[in-house]
Amino acid sequence: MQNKTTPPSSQEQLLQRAQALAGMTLGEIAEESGIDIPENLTRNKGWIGLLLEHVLGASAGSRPEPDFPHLGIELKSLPINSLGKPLETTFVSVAPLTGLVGVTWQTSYVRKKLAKVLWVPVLSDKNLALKDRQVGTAFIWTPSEEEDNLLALDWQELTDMIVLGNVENIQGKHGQVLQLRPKAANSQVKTQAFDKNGKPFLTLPRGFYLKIPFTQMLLHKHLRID
DNA sequence: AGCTGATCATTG
DNA sequence: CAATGATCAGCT
Repeated sequence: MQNKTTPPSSQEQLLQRAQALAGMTLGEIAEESGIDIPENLTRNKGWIGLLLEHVLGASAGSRPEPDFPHLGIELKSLPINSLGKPLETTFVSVAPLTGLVGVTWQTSYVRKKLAKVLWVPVLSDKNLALKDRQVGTAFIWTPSEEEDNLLALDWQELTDMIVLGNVENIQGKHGQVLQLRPKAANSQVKTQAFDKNGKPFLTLPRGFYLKIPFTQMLLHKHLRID
């Protein structure tokens, strides 16, 4: 009842494994893996991601490194509706609010995270029971020059605001493809940042998220969904 | 406290 | 009905 998959030895093998899941329901996948499936995601928001990590042989744990370190590939599940539209923004990484001197887009954590991603779409219409949700066709993505430029632009804008002490003025609307939003256990959690005068203060931790139109574009490009 | 995995749920 | 602020679970 615990057949943790061995790590994939190559990108090709990983992609094959992921694409072999296409058409399967989460119930079927969980059953084959001997994993209990929750009624819903309300108290298990990351469950689908963890299930996919398990069956694809990702290294477990919450270490700050790619899911497949030897391949340099990050795994992201992507909830979509029946029209192929993402239902949620995609969390990328926690946003550093301090220690940003000298950090550039080229060396940023966001860029590193998104350098190579295995996207696994999951048909997740709200009226579909969790066990009946169906995995779509996975694909591996590396940002094109154009996509990299879009991300760089937003990252720079948001990072500039953080550096200038304007983190609390950042809205979700900032950025075309990337946004900064709270990322914490609850609204009481605080982390240190710097205000406009360079004085430290405590604020809600933030994370970078990919906006829906961006991930939707990726789906269309790679799967030719319409 | 801060990272991993994200979606929930209320608001505009 | 999309946007965005709030939240849940597990591990280090």
